Amino acid sequence: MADRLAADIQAGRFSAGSWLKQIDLQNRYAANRSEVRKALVSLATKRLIQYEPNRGYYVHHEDDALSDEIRDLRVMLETAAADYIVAKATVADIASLRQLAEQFLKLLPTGTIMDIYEANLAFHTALLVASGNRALVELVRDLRLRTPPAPASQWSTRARIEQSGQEHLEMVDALEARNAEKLKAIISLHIQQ
Amino acid sequence: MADRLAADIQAGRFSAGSWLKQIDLQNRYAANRSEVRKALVSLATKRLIQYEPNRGYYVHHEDDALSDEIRDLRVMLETAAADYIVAKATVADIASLRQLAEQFLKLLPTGTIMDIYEANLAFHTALLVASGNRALVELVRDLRLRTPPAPASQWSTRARIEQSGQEHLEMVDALEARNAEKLKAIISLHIQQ
DNA sequence: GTGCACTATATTGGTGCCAATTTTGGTGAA
DNA sequence: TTCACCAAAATTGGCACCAATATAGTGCAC
Repeated sequence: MADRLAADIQAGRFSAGSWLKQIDLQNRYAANRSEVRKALVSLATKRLIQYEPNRGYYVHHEDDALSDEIRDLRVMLETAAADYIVAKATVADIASLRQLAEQFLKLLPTGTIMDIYEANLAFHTALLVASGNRALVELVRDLRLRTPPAPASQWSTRARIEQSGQEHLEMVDALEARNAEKLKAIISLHIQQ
Repeated sequence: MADRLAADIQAGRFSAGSWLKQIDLQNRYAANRSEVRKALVSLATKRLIQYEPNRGYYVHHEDDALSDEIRDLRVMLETAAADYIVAKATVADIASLRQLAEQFLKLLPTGTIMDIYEANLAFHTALLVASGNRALVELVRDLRLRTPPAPASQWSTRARIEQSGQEHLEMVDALEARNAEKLKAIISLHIQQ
C-alpha cells in the first residue's frame, strides 16, 4: 500500500498541500489502520510527505530550490556512475540497453505518456544496474520519487521527447566506445534537459 | 526515540542479527508501543534494520559487498560536491572549516574516541553544508548510518587518525586555492582510506 | 536415542475504543 | 461587516485487548 500511495503522490493525484486523512486512505486502498500508519511513517521518512504532530501527514511538493538540489544529486550520482558503467558493462548489457533505447523511440508515435515514462524509467534503471551498485539503483529510485514526474514538468514538447530518445542512443554509443567522459556529458545534459 | 535507536544500532550495541522485540524497546527507551512501531518502520525504510512479516525487525549489519557499494556512493557524492563547494564556499566558510579541522587535531591526544568521531563528523558535515545543497547533507548523513561507524572498522591505528586530521587540513588548503580537482582527490582517498 | 506430532509460550499484527488536540461552524457584540 | 469567543465535529494518538503466527518445549512412538 505504501508503494501505491507513493505512486499516486508522484503522479500528482493529490493536490499540493492536501492532508492525507487516515480514514480516506483506509477506504481508498482497502487497507487497515495499521497498514495506513506504516505507509505514512515510511513515506515521511522518505520525505515524500511531511508530518505535523496531532495534525497528520500532508503532501508537500518540494519547492523549486529543493527540487533543483535533488536534480543536482541525480546528476552527481548518475555521472559518477558512468565510470563504473563503462568499466563493468558487458556486451550483453550494452545490447540490452540498446534494445531499451529503441523500444523507447518505438513507443513515441503510439504509446501513452505513461508507457513512454515507463520505458524511460526502464532504460535509466538498466543503465544504473550495469554499474553493479545495487544501493545506487535504490537511491536514485528514491530520489526520483521526490521530484515531480515527467508528465508534469519535463518533456514539455514532443521535440524534447524525441531528443531524449536520441540521447539514449548516444549514451549507448558512448558506452560501447567505452568513452566515460562523453557518457557523463550526455547524462548530465539529459537529466538537466 | 528513532534517533536513539539508530545511534545504538550504529554504535553496535545490538548483536548482529538480533531481533528487536517491541517490548524490550518499549522498556529500554521508555516509549509507548506506537512510538516503537513508528521508529521501527522508519529505520526499516532507511534500511538500517530489516523486516520480516509476523516475525519482526532485526539488525542486519550489511555484508561487506553492500558496505563497499555504500562507501562508493559516498565517494561519488562527496567528490561531486567538491565542484559546488569550491564554487560556493565563502571565506567565512573556509575559516570555519579550518577551525573544525584544527579542533579535530587538537582532540587527538586527549579526547575520547567518541569526541574524535564527533569532531570528524562535524568537519565533514560543514564541508557538505558549504556546497549549498541541503538534500546532499541529509543524504550523506543517512548513508553514514548504514555503514559501520569509525570506532569499529576504520581508524585502526593512531597513525591513521593523525593522517586523517592532516587530510582535513589539506582539504581546506585545496578549497582555499579553489582547486577542485585536488580537493576531489583528497576526499576520495580520505573516504576510502 | 531419534524423529515427529502436539501443546504451550512468546511475539507480532489488527481492531475498537477513548482521550487529546485541532479544526470547523455558529453566535453575538462592537 | 468583522472580530472574538464558544460549542460541536473531526482527526490523530495512545491504549488495551484479542487474533494470527512463529518458536520452543514436551511427550510419544518407533
